[in-house]
Amino acid sequence: MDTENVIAATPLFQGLEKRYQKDLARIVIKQTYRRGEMIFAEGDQSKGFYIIATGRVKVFKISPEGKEQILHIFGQGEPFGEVPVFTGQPFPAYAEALAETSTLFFPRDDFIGLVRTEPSLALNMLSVLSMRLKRFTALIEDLSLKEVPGRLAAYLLYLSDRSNGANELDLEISKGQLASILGTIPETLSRILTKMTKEGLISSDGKRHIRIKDRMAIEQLANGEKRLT
Amino acid sequence: MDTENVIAATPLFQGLEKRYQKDLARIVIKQTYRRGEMIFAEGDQSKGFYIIATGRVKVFKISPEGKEQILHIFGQGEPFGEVPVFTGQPFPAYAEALAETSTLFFPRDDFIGLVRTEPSLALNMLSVLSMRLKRFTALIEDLSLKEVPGRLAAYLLYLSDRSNGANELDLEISKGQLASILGTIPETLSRILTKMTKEGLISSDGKRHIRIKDRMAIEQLANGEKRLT
DNA sequence: CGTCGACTTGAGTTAACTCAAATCATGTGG
DNA sequence: CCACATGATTTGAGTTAACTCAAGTCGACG
Repeated sequence: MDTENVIAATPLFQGLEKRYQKDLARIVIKQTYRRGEMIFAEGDQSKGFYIIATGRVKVFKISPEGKEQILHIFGQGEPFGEVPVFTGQPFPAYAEALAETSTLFFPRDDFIGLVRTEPSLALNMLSVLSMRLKRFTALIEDLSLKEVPGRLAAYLLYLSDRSNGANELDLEISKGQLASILGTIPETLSRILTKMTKEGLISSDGKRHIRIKDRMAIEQLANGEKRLT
Repeated sequence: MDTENVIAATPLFQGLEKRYQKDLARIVIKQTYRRGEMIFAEGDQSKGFYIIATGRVKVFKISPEGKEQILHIFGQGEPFGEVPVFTGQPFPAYAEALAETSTLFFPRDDFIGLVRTEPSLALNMLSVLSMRLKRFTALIEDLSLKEVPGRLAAYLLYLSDRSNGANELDLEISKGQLASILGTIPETLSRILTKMTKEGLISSDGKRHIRIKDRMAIEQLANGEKRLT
């Protein structure tokens, strides 16, 4: 897919006049990253933000002991690394490609100039940041107020919603990455998946496929109305 | 302080032309809340957002068992409740006045109209949301990657920074509220304060005043390079 | 078929929780 | 100004979810 088509297909740029989209296409810089490659590090100075043309990127924090907390995994058409564009401060987290990934890089000054002249772009960006705040709010709630089984249950329901209510889920990521999203470690996640299977809430092929067998119980788990025994 | 002066003194409206500030003053609705009064609840439909003229407001999540996680405490001149303005969804958290509080309420549609015509307002709002994202990122990191003593240490350093590096700190809030900010419970916080005092990192009057006695050690705690024994 | 990384399972430890009780602080009415 | 009521904080004792460390087991791929 060429640059202009990527831009046209990106939600952030919906409602933006064609000529501005063309302007954007002219200022972006294409970049590609290999699986595992670092895109930016916490503390790095920022010169702009990214949109994913193809591939996947994880944005995460890491502790001195090496435990990792994934903030979000971004896929096609999603912007990431915007925060420093508007705060003027360094990146507050790390970003790494989870697969071969190509991005469009938008230099900060050009982009801000365009925001000044295009209110719909500003409103789209406000919407993107607001959605992200909402997600983070949910993550904080999970980490602080739910136990790991509840977080996993909420995550399964989230995946199900994304594929409009399906009971057959594809995790799309490794169990290790999932543990890092849920704020736990692979051993704990593994034990909980085993328990949920034994209690008949889910079944699994042991790989990345999971079937929701008792949605009611999973919802109760996610809402803290129930616990695994 | 009258409405126009509050608006003129609010960072969000810096750089906004006088005439737009006057427009704003005309569309806002003044509201006051007593200590403990709920301003909005999670799930409520939003019609706009708030700026604090005087007083303090906590925004928080709560679990079915009643444990509370404070997302942020807002003070004079700070806007809150903006997320639903740009997502169109209900409030993702609760807001409650911590003291007698007066707010200016900005109706959504009027405000969005103004954002469309005033790029500097849009950029200011983008900056506010980005700062908030950064704070939430730090909170997620604390909850997921630090133990409670580390979170407390980070919070003390945050307070110290805010009063440009002072060693004499005023908590400004009750220990119970502080526990809720740190994602723990009052008993645990109390034990940790006792330990930190015994190890000579801080001294306290038992109330809301704390003195940093060993900043180096507190920084190490906050960075996970050290633990309480 | 062997190797490597991902995942699972087992055993032991621990930070933080719950529940209960004691103590302290503050404000009110007498 | 004192005595008590109420709420906040601290302390004690016991429990537990989730962690660490270690040892398998599984699966994909060369």
